[in-house]
Order: sequence, then structure tokens, then C-alpha cells
Amino acid sequence: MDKQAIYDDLKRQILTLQLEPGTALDEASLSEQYKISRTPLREILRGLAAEGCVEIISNRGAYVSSMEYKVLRDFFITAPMIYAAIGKLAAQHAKPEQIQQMREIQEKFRVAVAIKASSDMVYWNQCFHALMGEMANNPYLKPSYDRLLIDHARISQTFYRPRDQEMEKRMYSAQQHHDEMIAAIEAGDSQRIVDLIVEHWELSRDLIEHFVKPDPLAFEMATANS
Amino acid sequence: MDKQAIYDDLKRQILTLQLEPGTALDEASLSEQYKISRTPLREILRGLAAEGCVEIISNRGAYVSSMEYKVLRDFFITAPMIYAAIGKLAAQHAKPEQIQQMREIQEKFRVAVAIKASSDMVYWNQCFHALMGEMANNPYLKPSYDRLLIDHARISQTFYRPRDQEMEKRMYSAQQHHDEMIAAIEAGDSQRIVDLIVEHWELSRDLIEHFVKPDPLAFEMATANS
DNA sequence: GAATTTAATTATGTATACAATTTGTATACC
DNA sequence: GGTATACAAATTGTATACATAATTAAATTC
Repeated sequence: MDKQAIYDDLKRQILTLQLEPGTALDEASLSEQYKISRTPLREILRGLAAEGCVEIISNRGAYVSSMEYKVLRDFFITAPMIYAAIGKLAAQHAKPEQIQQMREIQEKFRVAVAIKASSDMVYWNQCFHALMGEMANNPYLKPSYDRLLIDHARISQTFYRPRDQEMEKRMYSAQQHHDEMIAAIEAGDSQRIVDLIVEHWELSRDLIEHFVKPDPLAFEMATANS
Repeated sequence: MDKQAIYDDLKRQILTLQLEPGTALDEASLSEQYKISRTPLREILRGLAAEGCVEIISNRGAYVSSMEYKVLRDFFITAPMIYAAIGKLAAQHAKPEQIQQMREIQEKFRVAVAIKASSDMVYWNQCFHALMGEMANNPYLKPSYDRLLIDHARISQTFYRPRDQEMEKRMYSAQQHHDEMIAAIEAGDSQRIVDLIVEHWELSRDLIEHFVKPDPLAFEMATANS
């Protein structure tokens, strides 16, 4: 396992919540686990920290970055704006080989949805949106976009319930959005992709708000008899 | 000089173009120069790379990140959007002690403008806007904002001409904008600050466009006789 | 004489050893 | 019994030595 592979492995574990927020990442044990010395491992941890996966406290080590309530608020404010901007640029600048690559990723995502492999769904969905970031090809937006994607994956996982029927519908919608996005990007239709991204975003928003905000109907029912 | 100080020193040199884009940053010479070993110096370089000051090519070392024409285009597309968003959030979330700190920085900027110390002007202007980023307190926008500020400083320097009268007026306007921004932030007036930021941005845009785009008037004059 | 291959040099990447800081524990003291 | 201080263990930070990859120069071959 080379350095990049270890980096990706750790990132994937963080995104899929196999490593939970707040988990301490001990240099000694990780370097032993991955059979490399502490020096390159430290570089990996610092790389992940720069991306926002990991928080490093001076003289006190690395931790999987936390997911507090405040973060959720910031996430909701920021994500739609950045996602729309990235989508628009992606439609304008996508290269044919990238569109092809996106189709391949989408196929793997489709399979993951079909067999209900939730960890794979998160992973391939992540790849899909990360590639859209590549297409946009804007070095100034990329760092924020990547940061958002990391927490988007983790937040979604938090509120995902594998055996819910609603949830299945959602995943199917997401998959359809992806297909339409590919079409819009191929057509260079930047208005269409912005609309799709807004729709796609609302899927995530509804899922999360459902848990964060009190359910209005449930509230009415609970107070009706009092 | 401790690690953070070395980090800041290198960053400052990059922002003020004392280290020009493309300059190779040799690990051995830098570690000797700063009297630390290569290990922590490598961490510094990788930290700067994560911020976008430095580009690291695998097995081929670190270089001060380049400033190509394409970057300028991306910069123009992205900066107004992010700047406006950050300003709005800053007005909403600024803490009193931050506003006080901002006044102190603005005072140093004022002095730098008065004595025409261009390197100091760049530095304190940078501090002013970086602090606005802190005020906004949004972890998702911050990485892109910081990335923009780095290149904003470098681009401005590139087109700055110390003895131009126009330039003096510009700096004075910038200074006034800063004062008004502080007032708007203190008042929590997020609409006002967005307007100010647009105005402030146009200062930079005009300066740069003047050099990048062909001057429309000059174009008319050149073609009038043909 | 030009081009390709090979050796030497130089720089980056990794491993290990040592230093410094922090945290947990035990003991003394109030 | 509770608090404070001192000591011990563990973990991070730094330095140095070694391995590996890239560049340059030299040498050999066509």
C-alpha cells in the first residue's frame, strides 16, 4: 500500500463514518498498521487536515474532524451557492474524456444503489461530485467545494436509514438527477445544470431538515389532544 | 524563529513577490537558512501548498505557485462572489474584539499608505481582509477565500506602480472603503457591506483590467484613422 | 559528430533515534 | 478526604542518517 493509497483509505474511512468524528488518530499505531514510518504518515495526516477531514491540535495529535451543530448551519448556508457555481462552470468547461469518466462512475453508483450497498453509494456519489469539481477547473472554488463534499458525505450518512422506503425513492431520484446532469453537461447547458443541482440539493436538505427541525405534522398530532 | 514564524515569513515573501512565482524552494538551503532540520521545513512547505502559495511536484520539489493568464480569468469570475458572501457573513457574526483588532490593522494600513511603503500596504491590506474572513467564521468558505486573497495580493502588486498619481487615489479610496466597512460591520449592516465590497472590488478590477484588456478608448483612437 | 546509454551527482522521500511537551498517577501536605 | 506537587509514561516534534528517484555529465557506440 503506497502513500496515496493510505491517504485514500483513511479519507474513505472518514467519509463513510467508519472513523467517527472525534476519533483520535495515533501516529504510532497508524504507522504500524499501514507498515510505514511516522514521517510519511504525519504528512498524510497533515494533508487530510488541510482538506478538512482531520483536525490537528499542536502537541496533542490528530483527530477526525468533528461535526457540530454549528457546522450544519454553515453547511446549509454555503453548499447551495458553491454547488451551483461549480455546476455552471462544469457545464462550461467539461472535457469529453471527463464526461466519459463520469458515465463510468455513474454506472458504479447505479449498481451500488441497486444492491443497496450504502457505503459504496456514498463513495461513488462522492466520486461523481468530485469529478464535477474537476470539470469546473477553478482553483479558487475547489478547496471550498471539496470541503463541502467531505461533510456532505458524512452528514448524509448520519441521516441515512438503509431500510426506509422513502430513502430508496430518494436514492433513485439522486441517480436520475445524475443522469440528467451528465446530459446537461454534455450539452453545455449551464442553466439546466444549475436547476438540476438545486433540485438535487433539495433532496439532501429535506432529508437532513426532517431530522434537525421538528416535524410540523408530528408536532400538530402531539399537541392536538392536549 | 519558530516554525510558525518561518511559515509566516515565507508566506509574506510569496505575497509580496519577493519570492517570484515559479521560484524553486529547495529544502536543503531553506532548512539551513532558517536553522531547522528538513523534517519541519517539509511540513511548512506542505502547509503552504495546501493554502495554494506553493506547488509541490512529486519527487521534484516545491515551487512558488505560478500566476498564469488562466488563473487571472478564474480569479475574476470567483472573487466577487466569495468576497460578497464573506462580507455578508462578517457583518452578521463579527465579535467586538475582532472589530477592535480590525481598527488596529486599519491604522497600520493607513500609515503604510501615508508613507507609501508598498510592501507594508500589501501586508496590512492582506491582514485586514484575512480578518474579515475570520469574522465570517465559515469553515466552508474560508479555504477558497484565503486562496483568493493570496493571489489578490500578488496580482495587485504586479500591476502596482508606486509613483502613479492614479494609484495614490486608488489607495486612498481603498483606505476609505476599509473605514466604511468597519462601520458597516459594527452596525451589522450586511447589505451595506456587500455594496462596499463591490465598490472595493471594482477598484482592483479596474486596475487589473486596464492592463489585461486592451484599453477601449485607446482602441477607438487607434482605429479612428484607419 | 550526434545520439543513446550509463555513471555520478543532487535532491526528494523514508526510517529511526532523540528531544520536548503533555497527560496520567502516585505521594505528600493541608 | 481533597488538593497540590513531583515523578513517570506516553505521545508529538525535530534531527540525522539512509534509500530512492531525477537530473546532469560523461563516455561509448553508431
